[in-house]
Amino acid sequence: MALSQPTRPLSHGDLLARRLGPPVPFGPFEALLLEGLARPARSCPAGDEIGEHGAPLRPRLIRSGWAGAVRTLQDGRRQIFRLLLPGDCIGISATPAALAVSTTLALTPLETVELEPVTAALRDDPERHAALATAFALEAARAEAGLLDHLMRLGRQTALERTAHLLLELRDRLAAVGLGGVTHFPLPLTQEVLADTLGLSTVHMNRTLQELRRLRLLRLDKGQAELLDPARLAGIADYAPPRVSTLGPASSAALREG
Amino acid sequence: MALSQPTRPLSHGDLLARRLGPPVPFGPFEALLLEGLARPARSCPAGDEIGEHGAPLRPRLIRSGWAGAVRTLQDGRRQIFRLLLPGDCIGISATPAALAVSTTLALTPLETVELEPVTAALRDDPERHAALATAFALEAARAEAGLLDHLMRLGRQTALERTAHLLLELRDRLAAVGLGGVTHFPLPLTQEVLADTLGLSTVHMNRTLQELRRLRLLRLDKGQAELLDPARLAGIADYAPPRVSTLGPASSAALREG
DNA sequence: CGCCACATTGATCCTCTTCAAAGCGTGTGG
DNA sequence: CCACACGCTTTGAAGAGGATCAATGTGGCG
Repeated sequence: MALSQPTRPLSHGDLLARRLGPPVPFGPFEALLLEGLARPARSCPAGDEIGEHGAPLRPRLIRSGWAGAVRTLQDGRRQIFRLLLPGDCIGISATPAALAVSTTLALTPLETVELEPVTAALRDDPERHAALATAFALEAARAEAGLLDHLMRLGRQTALERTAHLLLELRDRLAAVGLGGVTHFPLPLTQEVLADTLGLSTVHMNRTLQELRRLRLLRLDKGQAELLDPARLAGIADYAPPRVSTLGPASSAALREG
Repeated sequence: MALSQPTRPLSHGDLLARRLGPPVPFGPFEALLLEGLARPARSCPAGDEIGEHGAPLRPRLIRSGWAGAVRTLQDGRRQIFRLLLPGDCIGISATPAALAVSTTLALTPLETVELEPVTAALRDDPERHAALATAFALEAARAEAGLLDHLMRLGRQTALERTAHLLLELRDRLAAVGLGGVTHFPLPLTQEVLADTLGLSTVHMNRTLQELRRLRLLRLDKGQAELLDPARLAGIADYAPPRVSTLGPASSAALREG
């Protein structure tokens, strides 16, 4: 089946390349990656905060596990801004020594790899690592587009629509790094976390998932999600799959050739 | 009074400098600004779309008037992601030839200035315009922080809280370019636009504004807003004024000295 | 004067929240 | 092997916050 959740098929560098690579051809910079990323991943348990709101950013790659960018109101209400999946980067910023605008919370046991050497190289010799810089910039653009999708969900969609939309987004983002296929993917989150992502109460999150099951659109089992009718789900969610890149056709072609 | 809404006191360059400048000392790059921005502003009426979702980005400065970054669902539900005020920039991106992830809609009559020459200069000789690059990067970070604030509003705050929070944000952003003071500022938006920003129905937006008036927190008159008790409003909204910058203290100091 | 966009109001409905309790699965210690 | 605790899911009932529908007011402007 397409339920490919490889134990550890990709090296750190391969994971990053797969995640950032497609539209931009990596060459001289692969070496840099391998050099900087050969070190072992660092682990932390679920619930750990790695990087707090207001603290200096530290660039990291998520090697395995899920995290969330989160902020909490005085009275405890919590909002997750973005779910962070294997292959996602945290703390990359064009501003030197920037401060985190949200807390990063491990939602499952997490393995991360320091990207400091990579960003340092980028800072020291931007010319030489232009492709890398472009890849990171592209990634930032994708992240921003993701935030806008999320705003659309929270501002204008119903609980059912939001949930369908998020499931499709997660499917596509996971597929991009080889985790899961068109219908199956890992979903190791509690309903409380999903609720905090989608701006719902836990109770209503539960009932919304039930509704999706009742409609024969979704199956959940042991941290795995199965989309039984992705097309219908996309209809409900008004979901558009992510563009291949945020580059225009012209420059995209130019990059492929360059 | 602090109700300073100058007719046209600032040059294009001064407006930009005031908006981007504070933490980063502008020097050699002012010249560039003035060179590139001497040209007259271009006007368009309210309702015009300048830059559509999916079209190539074009860098612009809002000289006067308000715009919104917006996206619409198939069925017409609309979400405004970010209100764009005088001094705000549109279409700045680290990726060359990026595509817009949202449509920019003029909410009032609008005057804009092309920033193409500025971004071109940045692209051609990044070394020489490092301060400018930093300023734009900082600005991008601020914009992202603003998106997270907005997500918090839409995901976890009530109509009253959202409205209070947005009003305070607008006050501070306007004050940063000399429009309005601690209690007064221009607010040339219809309730429908506010509703589409805050993820509410027009009717409920109306009632929420009434509630704020009833609580003696807000007065609206002729496109001007008056906050009658900013502190209490901040309490309701759980509002934290924006940090001076997103730079850490160390690098912030370094920049001031450099 | 009459039009038009915008603001306001009333009534009703429904989505979602809240509170409280009960299932369920898994791991732990006795 | 059972008892128990703990985290997560599920269920019920009640209520609030907002949406929706349909008018009515109001002010600026040709």
